[in-house]
Amino acid sequence: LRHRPIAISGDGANAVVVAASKEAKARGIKTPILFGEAKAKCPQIIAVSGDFHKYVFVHRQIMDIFDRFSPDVEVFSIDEAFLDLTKTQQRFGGPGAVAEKIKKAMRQEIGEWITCSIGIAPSKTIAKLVSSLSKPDGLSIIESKDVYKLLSKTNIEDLCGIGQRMKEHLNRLGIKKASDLGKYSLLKLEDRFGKNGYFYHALGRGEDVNKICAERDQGREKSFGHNRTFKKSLDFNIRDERNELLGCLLKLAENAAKRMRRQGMIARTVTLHIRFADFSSILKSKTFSLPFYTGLEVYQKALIILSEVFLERPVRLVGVRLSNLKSGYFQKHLLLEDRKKQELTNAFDAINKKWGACSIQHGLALYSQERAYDYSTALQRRFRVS
DNA sequence: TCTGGGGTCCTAGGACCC
DNA sequence: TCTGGGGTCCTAGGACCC
Repeated sequence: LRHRPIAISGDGANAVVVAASKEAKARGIKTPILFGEAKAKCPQIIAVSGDFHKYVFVHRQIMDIFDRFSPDVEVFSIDEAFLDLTKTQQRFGGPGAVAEKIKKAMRQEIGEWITCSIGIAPSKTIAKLVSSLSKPDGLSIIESKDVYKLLSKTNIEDLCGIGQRMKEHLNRLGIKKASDLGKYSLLKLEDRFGKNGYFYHALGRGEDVNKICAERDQGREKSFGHNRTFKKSLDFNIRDERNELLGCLLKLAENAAKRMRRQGMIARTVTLHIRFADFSSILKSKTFSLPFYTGLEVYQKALIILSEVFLERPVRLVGVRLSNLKSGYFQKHLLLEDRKKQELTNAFDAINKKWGACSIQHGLALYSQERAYDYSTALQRRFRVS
């Protein structure tokens, strides 16, 4: 696929291209875009589906390399991190030398194909800004004395933390450049935007509100959720479509609960997300006094919420999220019922781990459209059947 | 200007407690 | 039954990030 126009995307009509190779970008494919539109612009485009497990694998490789250059690494996303070089830069020969060493290590240990953009600055805010300016595979270093000049050339929407809505709000106040934001009255910003006013003010001055925070010091996950957009919106009043929706909901609940259990956590709050065909959406949550951790429990609680939603319009997306988390899945339960439930759940997890995802599942989940796919991949993984 | 899926944080109002 | 002042938790929704 190298040197060809490829898109990370599904191949359905509603699929979204979330990333594109530089050959595709050269033909005018700007993400995000509908795959259909991309195809119209560039008929040779090849859709490739994302492989999240592989991304996580490479993510770990990259973070392992970062750890060698600083004890303070803040993971920002699957492919980004902030490194505090204050303590270690001298040992490696200064910031520029660190950057070159990181790039070299990545090429040698991960592959020649990988590129990385590095920004070095007195703050996270500015480092993030300049690293995005030097894409791909760039390196820029900004010193304190040059920060103001950079901010006066930077549009506010290029700062990490200012989206479309905030851009409009700030523009209405006459704020267009980052330096305008930094010079604006802090009192007025706080009055208008509450707690965030302080954050925006710092942003406009190229300063950080929080220092670099290593992963070990960061809290645990705050929520686990999944959602699914259907190829075609589903009508709750038609039996087959209702079953598909419910089967999908169960599957999402099972997956979210499974991820939560893997972290040894239990939840008290379920949030149900319904998006209708007209794109309007409802988020409804409920908090329960007793925590829970099985997919079936999550599903049943989601159904309680669902029963309070008026489902007259076709449903485009359904989602479920678990929050209000606590550690505690591995604690010993005193009640026999609880112990049995935990043993059953453990057995499910063990079977699915050994034989592949969805080797064992609740009957209702078979209504979900992905059944065929899951079933065949589970078999293939185990028996190499085509 | 309508496109997915994974998240985080903040706000405002209501219910409830002493 | 009404009044004040301090607080917590829950819910719905918005804005933002990759």
